[in-house]
Amino acid sequence: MWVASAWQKMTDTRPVRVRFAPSPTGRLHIGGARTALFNWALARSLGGAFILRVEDTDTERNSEESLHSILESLRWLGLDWDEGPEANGEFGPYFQTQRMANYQAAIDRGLSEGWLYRCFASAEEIGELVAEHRANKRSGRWEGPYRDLPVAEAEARAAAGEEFVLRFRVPMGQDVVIKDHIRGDVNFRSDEVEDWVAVRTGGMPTYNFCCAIDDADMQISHVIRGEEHLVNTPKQVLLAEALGVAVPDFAHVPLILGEDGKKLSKRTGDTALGDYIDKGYPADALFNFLALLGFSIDDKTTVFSREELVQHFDLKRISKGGALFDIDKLHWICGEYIRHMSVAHLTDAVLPSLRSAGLVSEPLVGDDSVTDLNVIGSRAWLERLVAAMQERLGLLNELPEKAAFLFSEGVELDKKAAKAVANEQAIAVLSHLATAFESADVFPPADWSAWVNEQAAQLDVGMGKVMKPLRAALSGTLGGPELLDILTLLGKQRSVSRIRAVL
RNA sequence: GGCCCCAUCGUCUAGUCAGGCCUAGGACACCAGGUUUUCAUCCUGGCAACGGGGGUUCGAAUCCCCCUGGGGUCACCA
Repeated sequence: MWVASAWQKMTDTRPVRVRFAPSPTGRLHIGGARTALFNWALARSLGGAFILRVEDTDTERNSEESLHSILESLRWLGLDWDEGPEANGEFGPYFQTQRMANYQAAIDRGLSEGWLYRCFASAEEIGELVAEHRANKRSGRWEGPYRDLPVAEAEARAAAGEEFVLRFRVPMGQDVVIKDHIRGDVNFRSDEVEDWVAVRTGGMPTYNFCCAIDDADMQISHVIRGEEHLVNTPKQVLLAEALGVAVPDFAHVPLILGEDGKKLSKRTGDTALGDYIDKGYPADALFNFLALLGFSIDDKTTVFSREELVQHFDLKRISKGGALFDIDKLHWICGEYIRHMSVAHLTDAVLPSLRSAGLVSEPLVGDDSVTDLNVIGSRAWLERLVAAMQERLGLLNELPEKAAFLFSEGVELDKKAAKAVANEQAIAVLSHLATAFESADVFPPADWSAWVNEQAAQLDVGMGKVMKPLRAALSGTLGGPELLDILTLLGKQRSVSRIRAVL
């Protein structure tokens, strides 16, 4: 039986070659990104090849722009491919529309061997057939009207110019067993598989047709893809069998679910990787999070690098059930990464958002030799700011909003801050501080905490009575970075003038 | 509805293949304390799960069956 031989082919020691096969009809979906990630991880962990193949047989919806953005997204995630667009490879071309010669050879063979036949039914006719079949609630497949049309007659009608598609003649009474690394054996009966369209009207082959042929031609060893493809697999396996080519190993990964528990879709939030790039999630963090969705290294490791994933990756550790996209956890992971980045690295990461918010210039003020923290917008000043804000950041893009008050000349007080400075005691404290700051030799005063303590003692008030109004006047709000950081970043002139502004 | 997949805390999961080490571990979220004279971070503690029913077994989260529940798919899209 073909099944046994197919499994033997799967378990031999051929080189590991996996592929991610997006169709360039939109941006890279979160689920696709994770599928790509798993493919990449398997290739890297086993020393195999990661191949990118563009499934562009839907010429109606393809776009150059989509392709470009998909490639960019993959690169951003750090998933480098060994063969594919913009890379070399001995199994190219890597665009299906450029592989027509291969498909044509298979088509010719299928027609002459009889496992492909011409079907003259319109899409509407077939639609009615399917609807009726489904309404009858019976099991088994629907039968098309042209399956048994004599070849001579079919050829004559085709020659007369009648339009047709090519359907795959699915054999009856056969068991199709799919060997899946995640699910074990999955059984289908060929009687349940309809005679699917292999070649469209006009001659363009379909996904199922190209996919199986390419996987064989490119010597793909493992097909790792989303679970929604599981029911397509018997079609592809049956085709490979008709062609007499090797059937790859399969691994159907569980779906990523939206908050409604259904396949993640635009309904339930952002579904494109690009959305998360734009929002300021660090690439390493998103990579980590995606890997965690349906995969685990062990019982307690949650934060890990690409290298660690590669080191521990194993298809057997991919879970079977769908996973809800947990935005809270993503957020937390991002915070983890941001907090653990070096200040220099984080500064680089945050620069684009500061630029687009118009807070820093391009190039930066001064050059790298500027170490004077009074030079606002310099690299040194920015790094100081980033260090002060680091543990308060959830996303890269939050910085402009949270740190805007450090860039401006003055500041507007929010409600609570306004209240904190609007009493006699606060006014007295602040005017004392303004004077003290002005006469200080160094700014901020050396040994800051001792200095503040002394001021509080002189004023005969508690520390809270000093810190709170000062913070309010300086930052316009009651939260935020440490006062010493604010003073440092603001500098003497701005600090004093902000205090004077509320007196 | 047919076919296929799945089923451990609210969420992501470990444990299931080789049944006892599981009075089920970790993480997120949440709650309560503590550190930080703000916020955030950090630390400590707490809450919280094997969907149900039958088997098999000395013993089942782990094996088998049924039920229930959820999901996927049923295009000349991929």
